[in-house]
Amino acid sequence: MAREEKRDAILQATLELVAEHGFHDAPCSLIAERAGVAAGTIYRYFESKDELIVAVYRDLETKINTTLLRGYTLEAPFRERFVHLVSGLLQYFIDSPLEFKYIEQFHHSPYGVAFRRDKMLGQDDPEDCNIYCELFKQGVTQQVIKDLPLVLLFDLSFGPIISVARNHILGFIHLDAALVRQIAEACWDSLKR
Amino acid sequence: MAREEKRDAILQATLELVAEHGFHDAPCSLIAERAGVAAGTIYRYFESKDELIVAVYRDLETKINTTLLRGYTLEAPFRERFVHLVSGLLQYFIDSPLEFKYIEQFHHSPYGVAFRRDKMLGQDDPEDCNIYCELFKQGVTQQVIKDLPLVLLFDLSFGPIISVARNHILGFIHLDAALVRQIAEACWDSLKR
DNA sequence: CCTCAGTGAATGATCGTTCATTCCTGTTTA
DNA sequence: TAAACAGGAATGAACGATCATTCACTGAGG
Repeated sequence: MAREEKRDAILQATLELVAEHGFHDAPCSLIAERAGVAAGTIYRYFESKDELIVAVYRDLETKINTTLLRGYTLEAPFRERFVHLVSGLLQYFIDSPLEFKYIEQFHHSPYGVAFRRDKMLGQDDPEDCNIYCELFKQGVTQQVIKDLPLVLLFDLSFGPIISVARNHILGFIHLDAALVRQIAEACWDSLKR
Repeated sequence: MAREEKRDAILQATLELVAEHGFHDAPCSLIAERAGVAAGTIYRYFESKDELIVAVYRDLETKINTTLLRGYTLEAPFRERFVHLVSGLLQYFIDSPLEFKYIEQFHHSPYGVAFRRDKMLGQDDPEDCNIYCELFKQGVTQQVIKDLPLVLLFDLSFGPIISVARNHILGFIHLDAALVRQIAEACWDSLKR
């Protein structure tokens, strides 16, 4: 197994175990076993378990961003662009339940809070505040969507998506493509003027 | 200290420590210390740490329900009733950040998932599916709100609220009464026909 | 023969839980 | 009235389990 493969195997094993059992019941011993390496090997690739956990999250974030940008055109009207992004995200979660579970675990742990705080502080970076920011800011100045703080626009858009995705993945409801679109449109209704 | 007082002290200490540090960094030894009792005493009131954690959640749930029912009249129009409930919940979270943090931790842990699944299965109980259910069902049949599965209506209503509350409590935004109302109304917009 | 990635048993810390003991309070006995 | 007693509540040291992490060792490749 090549070096990069081994690293990926550890990342994947961490993703799976944390998603299935939570952070506390994903001991390094199990991660190593599932990755097909020895426990000590993890520490040749990552300084600590904490660093490993953050690395998994970073990977997921970039993976999602590139997925969402497929088929996204700046020329389309607001509503269409919004529905594209939001329903795209929901569909991604539906297709990748393990990744969704991991992200949720991460967000609601000390890791995630610290990570988020860091990101908020370094918010000058225009590369970071990406497509969503741009879309919302434009929408506000052009008076297409409600004049609310950016953070709240995010909450109104993605709060329901997260909640819906969780209920789908836990099996409390089954979402098809039509429902996904309906939900994205309902989110739009909460934003539009 | 009377018996009931001691039980309450343990519940309160658990609430605080879990909210501040998470489930894994709230060991029984610390809970006992903050409650002013010995570690072993916890097991005179609760069978296990798991049971203690669920007991705290149960308490919070009933406390919130009674709070929300204050000033709630079945005669008011749909939109008004909805805004009352939703903005009431958000205001409750703003006023009780520790309780909010605890509830979030609980929901995103194996405890919460199991708890929720149990509740879903025993859903015949009409007492359980309370004011919200009633409101949504009425709204759907009277064609005031969108014809979506009940679960999704919950997600659209409370998903943003949870998300907004978290950002307020983490200090990423400051909410005043006016904003709370605006948010509740935006949620209504996503539900209404 | 040298190098270094890989190994996994060992380590020390910490966890939830237990249980022999002590403490406290109300009742009985002298 | 005081002393002796009884029994449940409270205690906290101790236990076994489990965790993240380490490091002396191994062996394959150059």
